[in-house]
Amino acid sequence: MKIDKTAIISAALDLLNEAGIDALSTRGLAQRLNVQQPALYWHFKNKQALLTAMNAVMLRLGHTHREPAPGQSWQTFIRDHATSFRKALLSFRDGARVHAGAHTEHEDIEQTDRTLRFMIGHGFSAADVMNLNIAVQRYVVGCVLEEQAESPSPEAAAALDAKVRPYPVAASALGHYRRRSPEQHFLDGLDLLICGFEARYHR
Amino acid sequence: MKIDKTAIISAALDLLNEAGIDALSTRGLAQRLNVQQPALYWHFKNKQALLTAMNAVMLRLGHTHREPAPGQSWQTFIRDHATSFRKALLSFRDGARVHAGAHTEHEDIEQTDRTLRFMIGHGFSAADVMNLNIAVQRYVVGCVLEEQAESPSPEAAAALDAKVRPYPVAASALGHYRRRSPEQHFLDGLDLLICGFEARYHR
DNA sequence: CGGTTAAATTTATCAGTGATAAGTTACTTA
DNA sequence: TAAGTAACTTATCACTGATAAATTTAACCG
Repeated sequence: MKIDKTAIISAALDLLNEAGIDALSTRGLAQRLNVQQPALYWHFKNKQALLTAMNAVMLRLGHTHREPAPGQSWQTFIRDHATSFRKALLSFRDGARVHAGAHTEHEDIEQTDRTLRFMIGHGFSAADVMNLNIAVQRYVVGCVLEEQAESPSPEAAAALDAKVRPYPVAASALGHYRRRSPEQHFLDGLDLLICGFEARYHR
Repeated sequence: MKIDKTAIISAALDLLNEAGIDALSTRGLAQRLNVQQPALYWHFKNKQALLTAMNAVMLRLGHTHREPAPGQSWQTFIRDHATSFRKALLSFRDGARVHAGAHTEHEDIEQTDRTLRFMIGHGFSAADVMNLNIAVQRYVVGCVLEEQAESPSPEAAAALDAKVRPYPVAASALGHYRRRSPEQHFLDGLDLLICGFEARYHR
């Protein structure tokens, strides 16, 4: 059997989906590729390098909405961009942990430059847009990390319910939280960032 | 030697600071406590349970500003609260990874209820305040995770610089990013959330 | 004090991990 | 066809979290 980097990465992403990042071992991966485990080390210096490559492919596949569509408002662009990033992280099991554990490869600078100029065209400074981008990116990672974490056991949830019962305000807030989907929560918080950016920096 | 839960947690946090979470092994911890490794398993069901306990202590020690001071504006309270949470995660090496890997124990409900009522007193609904809290918490985790990740090598930074040179806008944004401290970036993004909350939900 | 019981810890071991060194096959190119 | 390098295998290392079973330690009670 002969393998190459892309085949390894693709198999690794499959295995990630089936087993999760904690069970993503070089041996399991090698077996799936019909190869002995040390063979992987010819293609990748270590597991971290593999993880970095997996992250890059994950983003390339899933994070598609990277530049503003014609006529799109800046608010919609930021929202779509963030939503696309989130979708990419969600598209693989433990995607956020893969991303957090990977070294960031240099993205497409040309594209970054274009979107910066797009935002500048709407009356913002490069520095302010940078602030927004950083904030949004960290917010997205925090959200998906939480969303992909194992949810509390039913008993734990019930225990929290019982604990909160004597406090009607907290109980109502908890109810609200439980009622809404992760995506709704994500979009709610994202809107705060966008709305705050508009209020603080526009013009 | 005899040990108890609190001694284990305290030693584990010391070891965490010295070695980082990747080198936080049950054997290293046992050695530090002058005990054999399986002894720990009498006190904690597994390593995850230990991590959860470490997270709880870390937050209890560092996350001190949990309720509004008298006369404090709601904006200042939210900012101080988030800053206190960030400080707690930063107070131990890899604190954000510990937090992300831990199961959340139920916080002090009474306190949560008080702060909810504080915000409601300023004209917000429980549901909206919950949205803000969730967004802020996830933002903070995302920020500290990034801040505690190993920074790129000087060569990688130089390579990025070279790549960005032909794009003056992107170069200026990158320069801005490099110039500011993690704390400044954190506060900038936090202000977006607060400002957005004010613009969207107040009254 | 002695004896019983439960708590706390040790010894021994397991199955699995990432990684490296050294040897071997397979493919390319001169 | 011979040389050389790319790709992989075998063998092994040091280490990980975890469990079972034997053993010590401490507490309690008559």
